[in-house]
Amino acid sequence: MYTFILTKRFNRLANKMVTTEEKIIDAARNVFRNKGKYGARMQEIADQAGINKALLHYYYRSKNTLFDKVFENEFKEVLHQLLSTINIKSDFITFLHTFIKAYLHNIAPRENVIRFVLWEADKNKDMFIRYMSESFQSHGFSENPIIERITRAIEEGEIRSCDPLNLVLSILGMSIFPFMAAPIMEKIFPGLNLNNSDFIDHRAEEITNLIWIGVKPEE
Amino acid sequence: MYTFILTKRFNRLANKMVTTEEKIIDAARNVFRNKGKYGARMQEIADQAGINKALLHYYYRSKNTLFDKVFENEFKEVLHQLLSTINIKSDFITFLHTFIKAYLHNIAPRENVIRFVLWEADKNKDMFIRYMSESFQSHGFSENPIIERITRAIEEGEIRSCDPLNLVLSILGMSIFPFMAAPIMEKIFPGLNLNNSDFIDHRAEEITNLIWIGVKPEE
DNA sequence: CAAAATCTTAACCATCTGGTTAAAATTTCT
DNA sequence: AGAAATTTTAACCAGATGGTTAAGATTTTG
Repeated sequence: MYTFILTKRFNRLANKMVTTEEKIIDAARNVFRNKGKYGARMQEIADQAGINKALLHYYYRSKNTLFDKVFENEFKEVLHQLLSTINIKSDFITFLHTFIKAYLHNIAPRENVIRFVLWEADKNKDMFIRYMSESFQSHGFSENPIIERITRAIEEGEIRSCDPLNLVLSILGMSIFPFMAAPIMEKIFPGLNLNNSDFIDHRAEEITNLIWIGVKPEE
Repeated sequence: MYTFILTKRFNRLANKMVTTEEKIIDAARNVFRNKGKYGARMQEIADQAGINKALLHYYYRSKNTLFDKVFENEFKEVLHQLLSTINIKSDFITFLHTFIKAYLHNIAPRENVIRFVLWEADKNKDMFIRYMSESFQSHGFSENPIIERITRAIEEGEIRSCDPLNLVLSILGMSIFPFMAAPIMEKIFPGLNLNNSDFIDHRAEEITNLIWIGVKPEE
């Protein structure tokens, strides 16, 4: 009879166990998402991480530092998902379609994250501004890439002349809002299931169509 | 030299003073909006109302009851604004335009209310469901009036065939999202001023146009 | 004027919560 | 094996916060 004693390092490599730090961040993420900064309780985070409060503070000095870490992760993750699906090189309708579809599939299962970020970003303005420019930098974008892409599309006659800013706001609104407001939307519109993969695909088509009909060059 | 002693009743009629209850609700509304239920402090509410904590509890037994009252007000107010601008009788494009314009002007200056309602609604599901059906009832709507109006427009050939639900989600998304996410949007898009009345008008036109181009019957 | 309602003051309490401490147990590293 | 790092236990603390109390002042009302 052998007793296997697996070291942490081995466990991490074998992907069989996560470090305590990761367990804490995961738990904290979950609690903060659903309760917000003030609603969250350190004890609940410790419980969900399967550790005790002392160890929690052993790793993260205070609720503030823990929250800041989580918020930074969440915010950058959301923005990263948005930025990384942007492929400026494809033609406009492909760019539009892939962007919207990827974005919907990213957002839909994480509606509460979006709500959380939106809610807390307003209350931690300094942070989110810093995180934002860091994200843009790490993606190599100097200005706003979507605005840029639209502007170019207009110049090159791919789409007809329009206000790029309003167009972006429309795209984002149609893509993000229904999912972010899922709890309300699904009550207002019974039968609506925003997390259904088929619906998401369908909605991506609808958005792309509506935008395309609105901006395609006159024939 | 006369001393005017104005009774409360007179003051209310003369609209020169508000009752303590109103002062409390106003203060509570403001604090809850910006801090959320858990971030809000009873002392801050009392301070903003210009009274002391004892009197606060004299009127509203607990933070919970006060919050519930405020949340009910806010939620119903938001929904009321949405429902009351719906004029089903006008032709579709007029219906669309007036609805969007009125809605934008209602929402824009109160972006934090929308964020608050969206955030807290998810955390108080039972309440918001009840408040919602009460609102719909008090407006005499049995089903969703916008969906109904769109369905009729399709049937009567005012617009071409489309999925009413997706259309509504698009309208709401384009109208609400940019303003609700104002703090983020205005950072992502420097120069954007979502509270500017001209911009709001302009955006209402853009939304109406985009929708109309997308759904107008083929010629 | 007298009763009733409204409001203030200020001290007070119980509980929750973030955070600490210290000693011991366990695991990992070298 | 022994040093270093990690984790547990459990008690503990200080401050914040929601909420109370009671006595008195003021205003309103009948």
